[in-house]
Amino acid sequence: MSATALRNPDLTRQRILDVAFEEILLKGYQGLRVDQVLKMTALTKGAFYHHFSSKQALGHAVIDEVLKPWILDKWVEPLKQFNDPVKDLIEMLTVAREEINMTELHTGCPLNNLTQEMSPLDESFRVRITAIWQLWHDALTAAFERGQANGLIRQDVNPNNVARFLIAAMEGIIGQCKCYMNDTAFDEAGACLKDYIESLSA
Amino acid sequence: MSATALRNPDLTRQRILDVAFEEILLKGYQGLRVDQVLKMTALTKGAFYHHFSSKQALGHAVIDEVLKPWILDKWVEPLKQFNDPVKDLIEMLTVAREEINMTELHTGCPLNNLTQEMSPLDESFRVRITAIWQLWHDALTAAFERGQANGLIRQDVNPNNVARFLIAAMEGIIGQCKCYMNDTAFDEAGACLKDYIESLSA
DNA sequence: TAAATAACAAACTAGTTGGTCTGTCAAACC
DNA sequence: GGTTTGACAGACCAACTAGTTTGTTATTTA
Repeated sequence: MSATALRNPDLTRQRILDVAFEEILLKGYQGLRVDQVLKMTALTKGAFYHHFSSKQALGHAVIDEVLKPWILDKWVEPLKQFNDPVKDLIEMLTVAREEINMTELHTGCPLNNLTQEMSPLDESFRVRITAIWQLWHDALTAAFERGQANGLIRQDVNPNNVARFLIAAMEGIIGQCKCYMNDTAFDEAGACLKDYIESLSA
Repeated sequence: MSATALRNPDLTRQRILDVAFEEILLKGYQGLRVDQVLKMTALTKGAFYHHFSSKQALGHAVIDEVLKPWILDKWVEPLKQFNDPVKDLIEMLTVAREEINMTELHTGCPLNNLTQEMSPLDESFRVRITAIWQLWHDALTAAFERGQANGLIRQDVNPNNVARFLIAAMEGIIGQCKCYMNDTAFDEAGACLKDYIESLSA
């Protein structure tokens, strides 16, 4: 089975997932239209409902197979290599800030977008989303615990609380930038975030 | 014209606005259904389109006449009385935390909800929303400037940056709580927020 | 008090939306 | 090489949705 075969079900499914992810990122799950996905993939209803039983099933698959791996790969797994949380975290945020462009700033964080929209509306979405946040939180908590063990982080800080606060603050900053169409808000708040992180050093 | 008159156009309009605000808070603007508003107000299409030219016009009116006054009254105006930003801010957050219940924690901040959903989708929404954030930001900045003037706030802090960071952090914390269905996340992150605010004291 | 107008009621419409159904063709299987 | 099955194509449908239109009644105004 070559990649150029007339029929490549795995690729077809992935194309639907990728387009749906982009559409959800921009318009939200409620704003996502099955017809629009078909238009953008040049597929038909037959193809779509062969791969997904419903729009909700597509939403679940986007979370499990696109959003979750993206968050884990970009934000969670790197934390597990952290030994100097303050230095490594600031480095991580610096790199992320350089990579970010205006479009991404305007669309926001896909995980947070979906959280704000769907948590109160659909329990099946909420549980999937919460599990991702928890993985992120646990990895960040562990990083600070290692930092305390090796004496680089103040002993009086609570790793669990700090992890909650930092994730909330980062998402809050990104969220604010969605309406301010320039990135000054990002850098202004970012400067304080950096100060706070540095204040955690032993 | 008594309040019990058969026809009270001002009250009718306000009832539509209030119900629409609650619906948007729960389901978002895209999830808001005109028919649902009519059902909840026991009104008809004729009444609705007499008072509002479109669903979008309703959205604008909800922002201008319900959301904006609510934010200004509860979060912006009080800042103008602040003389000791650290003490007053912590007091303000303590009161807000006591007033908040599980339902509000689950629905999140109406201003932030609308920001995340509508900023990338409708410029007419974005400009209205951004203006509200800016009023909040300006009032908080001014409070810290007064704090520096009277010597209660460290001279090396940037009031503008701190205001951006604090609003982002507060909204981020509330946003996180939307998927975690308990309020421990709120208190855990809140403890760090309190520490940060106190670190601004001269 | 009569005319004008504001404040509705309610049936109707046109376009949209998620989902179904039947059929077709390619690819794996025996 | 014929058969089965998976991977689609595309017409169709019922429910929904914002918005329109026409009519009616209460309220204001001349």
